[in-house]
Amino acid sequence: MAKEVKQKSGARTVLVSTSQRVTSQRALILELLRHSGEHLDADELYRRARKSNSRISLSTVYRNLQLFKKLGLIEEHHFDEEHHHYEVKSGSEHQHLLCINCGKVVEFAYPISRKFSKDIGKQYDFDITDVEVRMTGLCSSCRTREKKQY
Amino acid sequence: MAKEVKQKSGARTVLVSTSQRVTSQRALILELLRHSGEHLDADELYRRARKSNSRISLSTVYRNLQLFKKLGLIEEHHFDEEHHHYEVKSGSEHQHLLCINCGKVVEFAYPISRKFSKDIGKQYDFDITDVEVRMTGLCSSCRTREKKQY
DNA sequence: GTTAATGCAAATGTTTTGCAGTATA
DNA sequence: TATACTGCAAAACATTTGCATTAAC
Repeated sequence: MAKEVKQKSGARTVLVSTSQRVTSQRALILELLRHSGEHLDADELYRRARKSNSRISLSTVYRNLQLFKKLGLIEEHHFDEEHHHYEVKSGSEHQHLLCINCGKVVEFAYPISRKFSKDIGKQYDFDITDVEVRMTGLCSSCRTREKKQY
Repeated sequence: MAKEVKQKSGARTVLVSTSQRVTSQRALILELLRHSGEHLDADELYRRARKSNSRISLSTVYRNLQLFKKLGLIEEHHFDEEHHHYEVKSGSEHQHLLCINCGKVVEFAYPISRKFSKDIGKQYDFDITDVEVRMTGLCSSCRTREKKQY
C-alpha cells in the first residue's frame, strides 16, 4: 500500500521508491493539481499543461492520473456524470458540498466520520478505508435567482 | 418539482400528470428497477428488459432512465468509473457501503445526516436537498483472501 | 544501453441524437 | 388523428491501448 505523501518531494520519493520515472510531464501534472484550488478534470488539466508543454498528450495525462491514483497521491471524484475530477490528497478528511445549479464545489470537514465508519464497518463486517460525504443543493447565489429548469 | 412517488400506480400518476405517455417500455423498466434489489446499470437493465420485450432498444432504456431521474422516480449513483447505477427512490435516507474488490454494494441507514446537513447548510449558506454517504473498503469475503492486486 | 514513458492515432465503451415509423392519448 | 415515444444507425463523448520514438535511469 502506498503511503500518504503530500509534498512535492514526497511525490518524487513515491515514484522513485516504486521505480517509476520522474518525467517532466509527471512533475507538471502534479504541479498543476497542487496549485489549483479546484478539482480539475483530465481535459482541463491537459489544456493547462499545454501552456507549459505544448507537446504533452492527453493520453499522458490520463495515464498519469491513473498512476497517481494508484499510488495514493491524488483522489478521484465523480461529481457529475460527464468527467472525473481529481485533487491531490490533503491527508485531512474533507467532504464535498455541491451546487446542482452552477456546479460549485465547497469542501468541508466532517470529523465524526471516523468513529462512525468504525461502527458501520463493524456492523457489516467491512474493513472501511474511505468515507465520502457528498451533499448537494443550491448555493446562495443560485438560490437568489431561484429557477431550476430541467 | 416532482413529488416523491414510490408505488407502481404512483409512477403512472407522475407520468400522466406531466403529460408523458405510459408506454410498455417505461412500465417494464420501472418494474425491473423496482423488483431487483440491486442497483442496475443501463446495460444490465437492457439485457433484462429484452427477456420480456425483445425489440426494446438500448436508447429507450437510456432515455427513460434520464426521464425517471428528472421526475425524481429513481436515483443515479456513480459507484465505479464505468457505468451509472440506478435504483428506485425509497424515500428513506440510505447510504452505501462499497467493496473496492468485488464491487458489492450494501445499503445502510444514516440517521444523523439530516441534522448534520442542516448545520453544514447553514454554515455555507447552501440549501441542501441531498446527502450521500459512501464508504469504501473490503468486505469480509474479500478480506479473507487478502490480495488486492493493482 | 536498457527499459519505462511518451505522443500519436486508432480503438473502445458508454451515452446521446436524428429521423422515419409506431403507438398512445 | 395528432404527437410523443420508439428503434435503429450513426454520432459524440470520455477514456484506453498499440506501437514506434524518446528520454530517464
